[in-house]
Amino acid sequence: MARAGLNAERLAQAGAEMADEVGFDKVTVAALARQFGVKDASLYSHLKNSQDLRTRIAQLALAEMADRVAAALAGRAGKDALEAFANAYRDYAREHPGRYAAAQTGLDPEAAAASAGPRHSGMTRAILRGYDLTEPDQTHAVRLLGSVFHGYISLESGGSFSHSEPGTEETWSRVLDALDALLRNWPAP
Amino acid sequence: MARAGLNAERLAQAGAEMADEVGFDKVTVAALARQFGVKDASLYSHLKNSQDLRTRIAQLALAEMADRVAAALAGRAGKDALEAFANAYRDYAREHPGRYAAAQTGLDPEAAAASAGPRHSGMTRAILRGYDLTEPDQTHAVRLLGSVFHGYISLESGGSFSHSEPGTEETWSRVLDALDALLRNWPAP
DNA sequence: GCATTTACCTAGGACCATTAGGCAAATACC
DNA sequence: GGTATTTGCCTAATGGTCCTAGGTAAATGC
Repeated sequence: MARAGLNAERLAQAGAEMADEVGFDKVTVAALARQFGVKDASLYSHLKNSQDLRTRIAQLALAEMADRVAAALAGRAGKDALEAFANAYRDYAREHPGRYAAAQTGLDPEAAAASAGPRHSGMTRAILRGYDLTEPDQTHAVRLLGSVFHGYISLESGGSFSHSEPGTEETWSRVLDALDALLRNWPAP
Repeated sequence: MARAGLNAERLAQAGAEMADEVGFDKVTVAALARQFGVKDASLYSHLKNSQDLRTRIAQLALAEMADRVAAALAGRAGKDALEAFANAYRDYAREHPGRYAAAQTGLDPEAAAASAGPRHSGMTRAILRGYDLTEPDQTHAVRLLGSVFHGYISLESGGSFSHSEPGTEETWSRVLDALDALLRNWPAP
């Protein structure tokens, strides 16, 4: 019998595509096997279990996001960098909603965070070099930026902003203005 | 055969408690039936399907949160109100992680948002009365606050902040300082 | 006290996750 | 190139979840 040539990476890749098309929660070992014309049980040669699949998709998404953000950040500083950074995340989430969802929910706590987590916080810190913040305020600001972007993207994609005026593009741009102003004028304790 | 006296509200309540104890994703029609000593199929007299259960738990959580926030907000204004508002959400999420997760992910888009959604955004607007913002900046600020709080709570509970110094209490307090400063000094376009 | 409603049951189908054990294709080694 | 090993995929089977259809007994209405 001919072999399908599967391996963990191809499965994660296919799972990521499936997540974007039909939703991360619909990505199942059975569905993936079906797509490759193979029996469910066969995938367990490559995956520990279904959580392993989810974790791999999450890691793939985190790495892709980090790559995009790094590219967007190159050669920029200050507000320019802030916008590029924020837009990179937001655009990724819109283009790849399933992957983005995977990155949020698909983690066995440490494994996923350990991989690309430091890259993300490192890049957030890089942005802050354009502003005049020293520790521990820098850490506070890193956490604030992470919260705003993650929160905004998640609320926006959940439709929380779509039932009222003005449009979300305008808000997004004004939120970036506000964050820039805040970072330039970070309050003393 | 004796009847168990079930109804949709009791099921949602029990589901909410179960969510806090073992995680929202573990709340299943089967598990709930087991807890009441009843067959799975019996619950379908009270629930349309399993999504219906999740939606009801989400609505219960949203309503409880709105009640708490309303109580916390009573008689406060300005930064005092901002802190009370933010802490009410954060404390709720910590005390009821399963319910909080339900409120985020347990929505068929419109149904859940339609119910308590307006109450939440109304209260966010109430906070801003202590600051000098007019439309459309008020809406932008409502969305920013929602994003920060939701994002912070979700990252914090996911452990994103727990692997570095300083502690998250300090950051939380400094983030509230920063938001207060930002709202008092909202940048013009 | 009877008719109606309704809360629960049994039975069963569809899908998913996972394990055990087998066989044939690929690969490694001489 | 032939043999030994590994490994990719199989069948078979178990058990969990969701959900529908159709029945029966308890509660309720009159």
